[in-house]
Amino acid sequence: MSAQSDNHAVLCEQLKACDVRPTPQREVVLKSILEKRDHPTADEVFARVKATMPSISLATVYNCLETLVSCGLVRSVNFERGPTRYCPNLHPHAHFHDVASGATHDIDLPESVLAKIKSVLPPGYAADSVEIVFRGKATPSARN
Amino acid sequence: MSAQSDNHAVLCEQLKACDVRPTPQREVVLKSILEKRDHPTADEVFARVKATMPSISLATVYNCLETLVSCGLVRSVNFERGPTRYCPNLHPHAHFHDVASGATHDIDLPESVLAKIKSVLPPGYAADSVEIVFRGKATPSARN
DNA sequence: GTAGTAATTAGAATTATTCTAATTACTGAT
DNA sequence: ATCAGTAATTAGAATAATTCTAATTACTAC
Repeated sequence: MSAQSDNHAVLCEQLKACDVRPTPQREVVLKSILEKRDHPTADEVFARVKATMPSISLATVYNCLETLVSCGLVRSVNFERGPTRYCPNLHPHAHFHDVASGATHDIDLPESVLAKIKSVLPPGYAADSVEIVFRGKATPSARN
Repeated sequence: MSAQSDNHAVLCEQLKACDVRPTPQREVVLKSILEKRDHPTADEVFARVKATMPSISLATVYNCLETLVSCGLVRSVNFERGPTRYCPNLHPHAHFHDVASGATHDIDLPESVLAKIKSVLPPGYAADSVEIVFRGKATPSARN
């Protein structure tokens, strides 16, 4: 339990800083994502969160996730048509989707590469975001 | 109607070259994608194809699209959790998703940029494919 | 021409997500 | 503190895209 994710006051501050009312549900959903550095689906978040808040509903989990994504505290990622996954890593990064294990790895994106990627856009195209997804196989030693 | 997409024999050859039986349904589905250089959904392909083959079923359209994608004659693209779209452009390219209009534009990817992108992968990561999706707004003049 | 396999089909089933309408919990003004 | 108004939560129904199922039809090779 890092001070970052386990502390009630810190989570509240993060939410308030985004102009979001710090409800217990939002806190516990945010905490469940920040504390594990993986890429859970809404269902997985629901399962985790029920451990500490058994009364929470799936609809609320969806609502909280949507709120957290739109205020920028978590990111969402999609692989093909699979269920949306949620990502605590806010630094610019790509995703590597291991088809063998189903696991998702964050791949750091240096500023220079990001700049090179954006340079492919012809004039008239204004991008708010870029999503880069690799698909392939990672050796077991390549852990994240 | 280009010779590429409108010719029965050419379509057959493309399918046979992939070890896929050239059925009338597969031909007409492939043709409907090749002839328009856009990014239709399965439903849109279904609608187009019914014009020339009213008896075709949606399940068959899905089956044909799956076959065509897995033999590499068309590509599939996804934007968030939206319906899968199909793309006739087989050259390496990124996609620009215009949030205002919903339109999708192909963005050519020079080999040098592709190489730079792949260079971010640490050892142990073997990527079969990379998907690059920009989200933003394109000026009306930026036509594809 | 027939047996065996592959493709197509209609409709049911599934999955992830969103919507609806009701309840509960806050907030700010008094 | 009290109350009105708004925001958040909830359970369950509804939706959308896709996949599955089981039956039929069409090929292919002998």
